[in-house]
Amino acid sequence: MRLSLNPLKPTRSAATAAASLCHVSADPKPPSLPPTSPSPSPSPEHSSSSISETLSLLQATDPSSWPTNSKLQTLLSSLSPSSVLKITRQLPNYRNALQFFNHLKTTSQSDSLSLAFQAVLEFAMRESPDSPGKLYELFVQEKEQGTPLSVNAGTLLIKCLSQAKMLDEMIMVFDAIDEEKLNTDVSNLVVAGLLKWGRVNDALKLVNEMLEPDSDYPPNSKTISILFSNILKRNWSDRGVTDEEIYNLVSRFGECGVYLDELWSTQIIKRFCRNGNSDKAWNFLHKAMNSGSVASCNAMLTGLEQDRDFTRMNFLVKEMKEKGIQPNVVTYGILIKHLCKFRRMDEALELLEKMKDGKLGVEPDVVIYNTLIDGLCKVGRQEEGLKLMERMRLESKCNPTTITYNCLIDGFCKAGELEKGHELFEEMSKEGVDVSVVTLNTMLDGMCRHGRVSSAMEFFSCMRQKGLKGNAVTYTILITAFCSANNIDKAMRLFDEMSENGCSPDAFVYYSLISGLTQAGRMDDASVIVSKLKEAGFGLDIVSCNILIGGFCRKNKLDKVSELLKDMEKAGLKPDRVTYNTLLSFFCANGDFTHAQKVMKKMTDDGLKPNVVTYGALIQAYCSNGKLDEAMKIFRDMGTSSKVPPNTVIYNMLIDSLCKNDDVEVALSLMDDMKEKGVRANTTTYNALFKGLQQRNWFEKALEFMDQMTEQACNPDYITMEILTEWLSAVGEIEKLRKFVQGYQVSASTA
DNA sequence: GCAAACTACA
Repeated sequence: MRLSLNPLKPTRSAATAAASLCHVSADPKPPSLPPTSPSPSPSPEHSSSSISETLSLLQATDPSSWPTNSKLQTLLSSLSPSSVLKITRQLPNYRNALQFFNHLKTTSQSDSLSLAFQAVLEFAMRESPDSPGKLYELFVQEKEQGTPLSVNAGTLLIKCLSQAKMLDEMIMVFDAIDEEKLNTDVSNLVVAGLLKWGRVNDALKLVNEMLEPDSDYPPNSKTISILFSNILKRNWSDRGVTDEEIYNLVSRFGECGVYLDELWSTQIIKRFCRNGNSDKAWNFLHKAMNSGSVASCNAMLTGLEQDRDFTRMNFLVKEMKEKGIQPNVVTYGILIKHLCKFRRMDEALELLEKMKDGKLGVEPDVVIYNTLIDGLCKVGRQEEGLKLMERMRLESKCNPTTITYNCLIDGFCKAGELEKGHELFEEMSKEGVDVSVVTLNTMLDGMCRHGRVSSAMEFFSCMRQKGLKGNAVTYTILITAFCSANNIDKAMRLFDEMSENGCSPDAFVYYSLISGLTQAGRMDDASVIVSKLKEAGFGLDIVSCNILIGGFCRKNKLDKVSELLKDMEKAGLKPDRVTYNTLLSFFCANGDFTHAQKVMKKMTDDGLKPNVVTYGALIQAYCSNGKLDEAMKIFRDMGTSSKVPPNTVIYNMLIDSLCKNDDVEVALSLMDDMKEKGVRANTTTYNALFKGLQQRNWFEKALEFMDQMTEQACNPDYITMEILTEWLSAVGEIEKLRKFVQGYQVSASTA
């Protein structure tokens, strides 16, 4: 270990030595010298000659004769403290330096002593770098004898002790430095040392001292980056540094004119958003930061998007424009992703065109294209996605990547076009695009969803022969598929197999198996897997408990449910939103409003906000009890005051009830609403609607929706076919049905 | 700081 803090080289002149002494610590304090500080020698020539004279005298005589050597005494008394420092440094070794230092103790003033001691420490570190303990002993000894500690000596010791994790000793040294001489750099070192070893509270205490208004060692940019790189890099949220504290700290630094750099500011915004404190992130961006950067604005936009705070998103984009913060490709990526998420594909594509026209000053990159292709596929416009892949090649010289192909394969497979998915898969190898495990999983999932579980197994083993191994997701897909095909044994076998193949199951693999077993009503087997999950070190976790509770509810075994809830309480496992939603759904489905209300109350008492599933359970309850008005009231409330936008399932329940109630007009208006809000209708939606239309015999309307289904790549299932076959053959329009079917094959799993 | 597969409850 060689300490780098040694800017003073023995060969430099006294004047520069003294000057650099002040600069050793780039102190924000002006380098004015307090009365006790060494002052530079007035005449360098004179001093350097007396330095060399003293040095030769010291080396020519025996240390025991020094006290009686009058020439030496005269020389020493004429020397400035910085000259003493130079002399000590130029002695041959630690032993000599220590001897000289001990001699000085009998004659010299404290400033010289302090600097000589610094040189002794420098020697000690060079010669026996592994014994910080010894150095500390030396320090204690000198402290007892009243030798003042120079800032530089203290700095050396602090560095050394910090490395050796001798933190209490480090603090002792820090405290021993004269308050007036303390500077920001020394304090920073101590803060860094404390943080390095996890003494967050002590570090924060010191930082708070630094932040005091009249502090002699105010924080600088180094302080803030040391502090935040440690707080943010490691996960210390559970060690007492809360978002609140972080926010207050940054504000106080800001009051001192010290700001975080872009990188850490962005990290803080991300952290606040991740912890659900986007308000704090917003305030931070607008108050505590010197100026927003593109990166921090992008992080904020991501957070707002996840929070569905679109008002602020728009506001921020506007603000960026006003402040002259140029959006970059990532900004547009976030905005396009947002539009895709809400199925506003045409607006998203418009943005792409603007980028390509050069109107925005940013060219689309491969991520932008992939986002759009994925978006198109997710709304069933996979053919357009395919065309966009061609365009990215030709018009933007962007080569499709594994992700591009994965998105397209997923699109075609989910739409039931498994052959096209295969074709694209083959094309990847031809184009030299790597196949990844995600590609494999996407293919497998597509096949499984369409009832081709055995083809999926074949494909999997074929890929394995080619050296592509599956991961936990692969097994989750297959196990889920076998469970829903009621082949629990095969699912169990796969579960055992995966460990044999060197793939350790993650929690989700367990969940899919536990879920499959509960769906099959095999609650005892499910409990066995839960204990296996615990053995595997995942602990009794809330997800498996929720799955089991759901299973017991389905079997109407409320005693088992309350038993499980008691176990959870004993284990300190708190029910979460899913737990409450499961219970709520159970009571609602049984028309037990008294208990449902109790669950709702307990949920809000626990500080859990209702989500779309919660509202769904309530709406379902009202619908099945013929209280459609109440259901609609909740529905409207969701969109406005509660910021929980209804999803497809919610619309389906309402449309189904409305149609059954012969309120087809309102059901149709909900269909428009869905389109407007970007909620995609699925097969269940259309089935409910077709039933309603059939009652009214609104044939033309039905044809319209059949076309819409085709357009949106929404597969009819056997229920659709039953309704339409009966209706259309009755009105002699079987030809229309044939055309409709040609657009889509009824998926193998449901047919 | 933006993109892909799986993920319990209505």
